[in-house]
Amino acid sequence: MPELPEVEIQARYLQERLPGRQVRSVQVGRGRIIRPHTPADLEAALAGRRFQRISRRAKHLLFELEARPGQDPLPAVGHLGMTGRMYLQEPDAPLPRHAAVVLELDRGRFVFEDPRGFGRFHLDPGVLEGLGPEPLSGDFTGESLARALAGSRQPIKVRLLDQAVVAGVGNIYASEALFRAGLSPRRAAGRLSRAQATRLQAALREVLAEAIEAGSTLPLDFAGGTDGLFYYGTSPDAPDTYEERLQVYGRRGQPCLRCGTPIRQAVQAGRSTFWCPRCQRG
DNA sequence: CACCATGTTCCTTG
DNA sequence: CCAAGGAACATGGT
Repeated sequence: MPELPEVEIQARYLQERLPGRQVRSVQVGRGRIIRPHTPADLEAALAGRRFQRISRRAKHLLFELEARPGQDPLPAVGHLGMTGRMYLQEPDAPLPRHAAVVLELDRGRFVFEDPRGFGRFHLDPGVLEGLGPEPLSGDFTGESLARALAGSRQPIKVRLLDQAVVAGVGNIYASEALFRAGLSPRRAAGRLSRAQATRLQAALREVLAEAIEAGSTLPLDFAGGTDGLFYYGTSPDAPDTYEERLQVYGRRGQPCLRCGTPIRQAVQAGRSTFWCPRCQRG
């Protein structure tokens, strides 16, 4: 599962390779990924168009496709779900087992691989409505976060997963940001002080920005490996693996890297939360 | 075999 | 109205 940083790395990878390339045909290996479209729909809409800019909004990938004579430019939207990945292949390369959507291009192909099939690839930018501010933009401030949390009695960890509060935060970075801010994941969201909301806002921004930074220094290997966090494989130049960068996520029972207290794990809203009971008493 | 998993949506229950 | 819990989607790793 890609969260915001992984999707950002994915968007940069595609932006460097896809613009200018033309779609020849569309193959769909798993129908539900392209709902509500049919393979024929999708091909009719895409065939003959060239990709323009690829960008990211929250955990969505946005693909701009050039206008045709008499038609507007077309926005396509992708979501990686838990296990999706997108990459370009040479014309004669073998397709992966779980090729959900394949776009044959003027040269080579675009592959959306997704073993679990929770991802999406469709033509409805309406899914972007209602998203909260981008956490790395100027729209995301202590004030805007405090406003989004006001009145809520939900645990702050659960609240952070609501994409209307902050767009792009997922289960890993929610725990990481709360650790950095020294806040208990169980704290009622609406009861954070203004100073705590500001601290959490800064922590979210830092945690996400650092993850993008770390990911952008690693070699990309989308076609290899099977882990959903594929872009964070080890490499000679990157002794720092994904797990090693995380302070609390996945570290139940292991000593807090700041104070040595064993990290705790609990389930909130059906998702695992990790925290240090000593460092996060706020 | 059992249990876990980066996401999201829907349904039921209190 | 709100919150919480569970299930669903489907596959793979440990």
